[in-house]
Amino acid sequence: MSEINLPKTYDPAELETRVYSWWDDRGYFHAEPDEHGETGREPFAIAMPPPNVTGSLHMGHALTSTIEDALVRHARMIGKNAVWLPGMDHAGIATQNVVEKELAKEGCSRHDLGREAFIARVWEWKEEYGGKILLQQRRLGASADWQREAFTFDEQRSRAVRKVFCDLYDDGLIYKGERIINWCPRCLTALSEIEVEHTEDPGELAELRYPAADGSDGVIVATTRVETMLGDTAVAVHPADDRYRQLIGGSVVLPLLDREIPVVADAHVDPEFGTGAVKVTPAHDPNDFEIGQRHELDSIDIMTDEATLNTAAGPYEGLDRYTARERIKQDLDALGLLVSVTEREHPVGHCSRCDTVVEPRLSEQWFVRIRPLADRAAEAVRDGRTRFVPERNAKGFLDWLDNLYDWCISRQLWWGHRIPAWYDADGKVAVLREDPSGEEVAARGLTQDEDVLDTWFSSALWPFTTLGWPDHTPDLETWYPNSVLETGYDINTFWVSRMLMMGLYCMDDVPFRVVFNHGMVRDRHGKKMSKSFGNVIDPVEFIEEYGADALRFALVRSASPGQDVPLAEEWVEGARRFCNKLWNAARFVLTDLGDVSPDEGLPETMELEDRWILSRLESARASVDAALADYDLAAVSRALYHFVWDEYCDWYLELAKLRDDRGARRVLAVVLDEALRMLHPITPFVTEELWQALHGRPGDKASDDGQSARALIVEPWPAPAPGRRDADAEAQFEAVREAVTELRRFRADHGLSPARRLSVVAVLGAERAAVLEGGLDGIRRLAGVDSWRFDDAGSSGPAGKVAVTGGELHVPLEGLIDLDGERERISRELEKAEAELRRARTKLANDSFVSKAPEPVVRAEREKADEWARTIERLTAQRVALD
RNA sequence: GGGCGCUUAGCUCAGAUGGCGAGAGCGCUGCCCUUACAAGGCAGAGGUCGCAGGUUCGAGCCCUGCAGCGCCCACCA
Repeated sequence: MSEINLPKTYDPAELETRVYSWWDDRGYFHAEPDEHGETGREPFAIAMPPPNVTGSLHMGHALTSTIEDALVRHARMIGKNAVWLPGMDHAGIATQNVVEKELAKEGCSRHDLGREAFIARVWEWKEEYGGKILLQQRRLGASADWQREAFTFDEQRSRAVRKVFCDLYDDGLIYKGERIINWCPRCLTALSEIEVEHTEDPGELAELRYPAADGSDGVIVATTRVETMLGDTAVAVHPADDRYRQLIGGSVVLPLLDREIPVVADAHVDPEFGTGAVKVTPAHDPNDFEIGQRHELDSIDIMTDEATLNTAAGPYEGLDRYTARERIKQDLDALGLLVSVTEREHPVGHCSRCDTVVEPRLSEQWFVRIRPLADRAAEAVRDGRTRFVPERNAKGFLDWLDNLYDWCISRQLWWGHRIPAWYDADGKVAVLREDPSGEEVAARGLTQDEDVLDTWFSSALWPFTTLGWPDHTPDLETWYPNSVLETGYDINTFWVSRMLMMGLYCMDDVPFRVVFNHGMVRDRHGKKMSKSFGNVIDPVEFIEEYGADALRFALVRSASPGQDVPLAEEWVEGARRFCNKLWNAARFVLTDLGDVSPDEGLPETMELEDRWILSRLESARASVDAALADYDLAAVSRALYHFVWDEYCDWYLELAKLRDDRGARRVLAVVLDEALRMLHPITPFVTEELWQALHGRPGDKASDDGQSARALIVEPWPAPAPGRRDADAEAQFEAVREAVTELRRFRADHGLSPARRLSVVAVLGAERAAVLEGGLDGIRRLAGVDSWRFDDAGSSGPAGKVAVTGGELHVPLEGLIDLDGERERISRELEKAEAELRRARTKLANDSFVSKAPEPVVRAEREKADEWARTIERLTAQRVALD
């Protein structure tokens, strides 16, 4: 037994930090561009979805990073020039909110500081606290090219944003206009519709009577937002609605404000809904705004930025919108104009940042004319230049693209890319590629637009700005389009769509060839993790307790593409057990290895179990490659888990213990080596450590003297080896396995202790005997058999009988077993066998089965039937023998 | 209101092109500290594959309908 440099216990915490810095120091994460393809290596690039600077690692990030890291590591090992581009998002609203909260603690607001000082303060905060999440990514094992770290708000990315804004403006794809937008009265900014979350909230539908101008009954309208009636400038009915025909062109009186408003006919009104008459508030409802446009109605904004009522609301000025709602209902009721109030759930928009109910509101904002951009994006998905994994996600994405509104990109915030538009003294707008000089500003009385851009505007450029755009860099030449964009399906609309649009616009090519969607991490019962449920689990805690490898394995293990990923502590614990198993298996191999190196390759002559394990290895390798092609890391991990634990450890290792030949050691080493390679993308740390040990490297990487020129992280991926497929060895080994299992079961059924050795008389016939012959040593060891002979006459004395394919094994018993129990067991088996035989015979008696089913299927069924018949015969004989 | 997904063992999930004598992990039961690993080994119990029809020689898998759960999207006041 040789000395090995692996500690007895698997200690992920120590190992992971050490191995990570070793990789990092040696620069394995860094990739060099290859713009002219001189290296002949296929480029591979993934841009990391930039986490918010304010963020800290949650399970969603952990899943994202694990999957992307696994893809990048695999790409590296199959010889691609792989780069993973990391960075962070300045995250406009989110970050501004965080710093504003800080200020609030100090008792001041951003307005006390002023714009410039506030922004300086946010930068300070960013330098000090931001980016914690990237450190946490390292603990997870992320092999990102940190030298290329980008920030959506740094100098270079800002230049890119400026250029895109100006280009779009010059192309007529950005405009400023007055539209209904979603306004957050707490964040005090416009939001795009995508930043609004709709929930079904309890509410009410109120019916109000608007009397006619001549004092007659007028019309009854329905609304869920009573207070907006103060901004009504018309009532609309369907043009073909007979009930209201005589009112069209006339007017009604808006109660409380006594404003006379026209009744207009508009086909958008659904006569079937409610009373068929609609109040029209162009300043506070998108539909009404359109009706207003068609009929040239006034728009009356009745609210302040904080969603209290303004002077237009007359006597209600100064009230909060909900207070006003109640007050107005009371007042209308007093006038006899409140017809009814019915409780009713209805969809309400909430700010995705702070959950405040948003107010649809008429406002002057900057917009991206989305149609031309969205059409190109949709086309790229339809013609397959970018494909989705899983494919089904493309449909929803396309539906969404086909029904887009113009994108509101201006935000009334301070933290973000300021809109490069200046107004002169006359209010004339100029969008400028360079900031105007001081003289110019003074001479023309220029002032810059106060607004900043939606944070998604800059992240939309991520796949090429991370590569240096707008400069023409070798990076860009090498890695654009990116290979894969990996993200949760929840931000396909926010982010993926915009990257596609901007990529096609700026680069004239898709930003990535594949959109790979993972699911959401959920708790053990598939419930969403949320603070209010109290079921949030912190990945960093798990990393500390179980190791990053275990967390990665647990996450990936249920991460089928697009499927949600349930996670619980026991799952991670189970994954660590797997790492531990691997650790111990490697320790055993290392102690056994002597001077054998995995580089020696396979021996020329091999035993049955050698050929079997190699055949199984090849089969695992094929499954893993197939799963990787489908981005199905769950299948990858399953295949490897099963191979390592159930085949390599449980069978091959146990058999190898019997042997002291060099051949067994060489097989042991080669199989371990390849298994470690294939596991590396998922559990990088433990595999690197074990692989180094296997290749005789010093255990202490910290004191690495450079003599080790190799590292698993950049070792080649196992190549297909169809020659290792060995159906005969598999079949033969299966027989061995069956004999061992059956004998073990016999032992367990009869309560025979493992220490008790057995004698076996095998009644098998020459053919089956020959099959088992090669595995006899194994059977002896694994089933605790002392003596074994083949004898068709069977055992002479009383014996237990164990069914195996092609015959039975007799175990002389010396009268120590429970006869009744044995009879019962045989009866149970008989029943099962008889049922199976009936099933098979019915099938075979069916002419259409025999004539129509493929010949091998029919033959297999016949063989099954014969076998069950023999089993029944044997069991019957056994039962008789016991009496 | 539209679209999508899910429904298989107590729990969480696998089950290419229909051939299943339905699997895994965890949990459970029994035996075992067998010199890689008790974070382990061996053996076992546990399933009318949501329901109803249909196609087929054959359906967990395909078709139709229904039910339940979940998600995304949505300007019916």
